[in-house]
Amino acid sequence: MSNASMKYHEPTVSEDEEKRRGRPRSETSKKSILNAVNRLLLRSSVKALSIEAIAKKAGVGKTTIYRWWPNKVAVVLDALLYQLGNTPDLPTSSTTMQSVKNQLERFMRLLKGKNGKILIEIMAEAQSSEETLTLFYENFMLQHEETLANLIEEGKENGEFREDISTALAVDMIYGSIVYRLMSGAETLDDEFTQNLPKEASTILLK
Amino acid sequence: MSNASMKYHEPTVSEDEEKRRGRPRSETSKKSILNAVNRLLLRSSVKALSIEAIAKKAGVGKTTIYRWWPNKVAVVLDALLYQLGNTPDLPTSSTTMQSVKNQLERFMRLLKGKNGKILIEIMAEAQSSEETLTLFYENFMLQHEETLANLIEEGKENGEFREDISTALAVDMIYGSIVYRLMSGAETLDDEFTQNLPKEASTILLK
Amino acid sequence: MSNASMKYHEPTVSEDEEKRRGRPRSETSKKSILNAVNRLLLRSSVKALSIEAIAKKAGVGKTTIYRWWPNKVAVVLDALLYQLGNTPDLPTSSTTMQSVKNQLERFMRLLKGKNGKILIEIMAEAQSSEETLTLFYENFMLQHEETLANLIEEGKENGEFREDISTALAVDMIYGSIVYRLMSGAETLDDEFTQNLPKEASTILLK
Amino acid sequence: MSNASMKYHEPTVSEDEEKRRGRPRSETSKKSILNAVNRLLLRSSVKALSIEAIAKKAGVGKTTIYRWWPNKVAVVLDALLYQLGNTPDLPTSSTTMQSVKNQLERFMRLLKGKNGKILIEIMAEAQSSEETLTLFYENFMLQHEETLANLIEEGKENGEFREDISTALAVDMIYGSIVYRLMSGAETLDDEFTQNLPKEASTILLK
DNA sequence: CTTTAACCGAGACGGTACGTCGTGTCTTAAC
DNA sequence: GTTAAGACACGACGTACCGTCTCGGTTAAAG
Repeated sequence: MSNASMKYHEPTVSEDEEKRRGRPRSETSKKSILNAVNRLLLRSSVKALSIEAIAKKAGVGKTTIYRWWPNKVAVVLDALLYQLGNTPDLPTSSTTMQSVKNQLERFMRLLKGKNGKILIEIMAEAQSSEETLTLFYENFMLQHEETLANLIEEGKENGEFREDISTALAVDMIYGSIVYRLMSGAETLDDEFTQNLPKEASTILLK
Repeated sequence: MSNASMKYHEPTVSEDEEKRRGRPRSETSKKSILNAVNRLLLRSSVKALSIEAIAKKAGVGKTTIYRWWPNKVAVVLDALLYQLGNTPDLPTSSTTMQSVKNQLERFMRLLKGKNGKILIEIMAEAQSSEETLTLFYENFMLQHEETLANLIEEGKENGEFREDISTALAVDMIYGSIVYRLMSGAETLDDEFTQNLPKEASTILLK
Repeated sequence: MSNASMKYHEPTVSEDEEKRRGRPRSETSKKSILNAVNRLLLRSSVKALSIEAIAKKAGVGKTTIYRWWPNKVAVVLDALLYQLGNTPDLPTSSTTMQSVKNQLERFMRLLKGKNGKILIEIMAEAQSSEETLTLFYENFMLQHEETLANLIEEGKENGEFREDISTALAVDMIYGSIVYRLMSGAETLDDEFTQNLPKEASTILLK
Repeated sequence: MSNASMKYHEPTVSEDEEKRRGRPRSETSKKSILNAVNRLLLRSSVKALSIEAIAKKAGVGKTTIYRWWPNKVAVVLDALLYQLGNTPDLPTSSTTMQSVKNQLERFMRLLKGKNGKILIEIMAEAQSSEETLTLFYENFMLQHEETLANLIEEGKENGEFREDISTALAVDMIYGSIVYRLMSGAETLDDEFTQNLPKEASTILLK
């Protein structure tokens, strides 16, 4: 795994420092919870999903869910990441621009179909509190932003990209256009969009 | 009024065709509802806001709210538009690019401060159903999108703008960057963003 | 009309003394209200019946109902009396005991079928306030009680009945047994009951 | 306990057959609900009583009430029985007639004061549906009816009572007169009634 | 091999809000 | 000046979930 890390269901690494006493956390329960969420999301919106429904579907006590995740957004985000699975790191390309395009295509492929919708619903739900918003960013969006930002900085340094552009703004425009398009009611990203965005990214970035 | 039209609280114009029977809708109630929402939003998120709380604050029955608006998003959106009030149409500028910049600045000024946060929360809440999403778009976002899209088309036709760019994508990138920035947890649009976006818009659009 | 008098729907007789100004009270409305109630009661309990439903079914404003009757019990009671219609006074019989039996049979015949159920529901609804209880008694039950009480007193005086019995208690036992039976869930008064009650009344009353 | 059994607040005895899982029912909540009802009934009619008011007064969630009782009638009936408490079985008397009189006095003492009014209001409320009516009968009225009916049968068998009378009708006349008197608006059963009824019962029953 | 600690399922708990229904009052235009 | 239509403030309904709690019952490491 690389970009799509999973904070909650691959929990704190540092639990080996002292062997925990008592019954260990049940890996089976975790998986059945995440699977339940994914199955329920096929027929339900994130908003309509309830912790109680998840618990019932997973055959698990509500307490077990609350013990591992602070709220619905956190579970659903983890379930999405769990379903997306490990995405290999991208190979470095000949030009930085090509790397950027690869990164964009990879991101958009991630959100093809139902997943894009779910991601956007998670992002929307996350708006309700500072805490969940941070959770969403640190566990998902930030890594994509950083990867792209690093590439842009790299391109600026090696003279491939214009230097008079704000890296942050470029990132906002690129990811923003994807998010905004999905939020506008588009069921999914159509081919026209998928092809045009990388082209337009060139216009912004290249000298 | 131009852009910020208000669907619900300036109701159907065509009510003159048949004189309405029964007690007419109370304008006082409408206003106290919208005012209540705006007052409550000073201390509460849209998510945390409840129809019951609005009714209580406004000194109004819940039924009265449900009679006029289908759901919370609709009331809150109307309350925002009511608070924003009438925004005059922009004067035409010397160049189309200048018109675009004016439009952007006007939009961003609209969302300065608390309003941006509220708008984004409305947009987030609207994601939960197709119906509310449509409501949000048709009553707010669409008019801004169309204004910008028309300007871009105009620029393409008069030779000021590049023709190899998708108008839709350009709109997505510009409004998307604003929305995305606000959704990232930024309390408000800072000066750097406000100044950089129009510049970058030029890069995308101009030949 | 004799026993089953109708207080509300045969209103003030003296409306002819001065020509009333404005639109006259609509006799049609009264009748359509009472008919609506009777039609609705075929498929609904008194409890489930609402003033709003009556108004709608009758094609009448709620205000009209409230102007004529103080509450639901009053309308329904009137509707029942209206449906029962005029019951002729009974002919005097050879013996007082026979008169009592005639009176009982007449009362029980009145309550055969759906009407008994409705009467009992009205009586039940009337329990909720002193006001409606009085209304029910004065407009329905009292006259039956008085008729019976007078007969018993007559029987005592002419030496036919025992004198050591409380007239009030006898009335309570006789009408009470009917009411109580109907309140126990019996759909209607069965033949056994209808035949046994007069016989038992004899036992109580005769020397 | 004998006659005044309590279905709901002395729940199923046979819960030992399978050890109950989950958090056990809170006895405290039960009691505070029943107490709340009794306190509220001092100042309110059964009709005017609302589940919401009970929940608030008892410091309990509405769900807790709905979990244990199907409707208002059921709670109020239980509260009445709870307040009446355990009534010892009556000692057998020398004659069956004396047993009947004891039973009647015991029943009428039960309904002295506010309790009679409440009982009648419950009975009235119960009329609104078959379900609540059954509830009322099976949890209260039936046991009194059966006790009396058994005594009457006993009296018939041992030659003390007349055999040409319908037991069911006798029961209806006796309990009916009490219920009917209370329904007529009498605040309570006065001494005259309380003394006359057993005497008249003798007339009906004895040879 | 018993204790102890943390987990688990089940599900009851006090709450909040939902969207609906009915109440009795009011305010219009129509007749 | 009454009527129908219907909007109004209000209060309660019964339901759905929330996040917390309290049970009996595992499951392991520590004593």
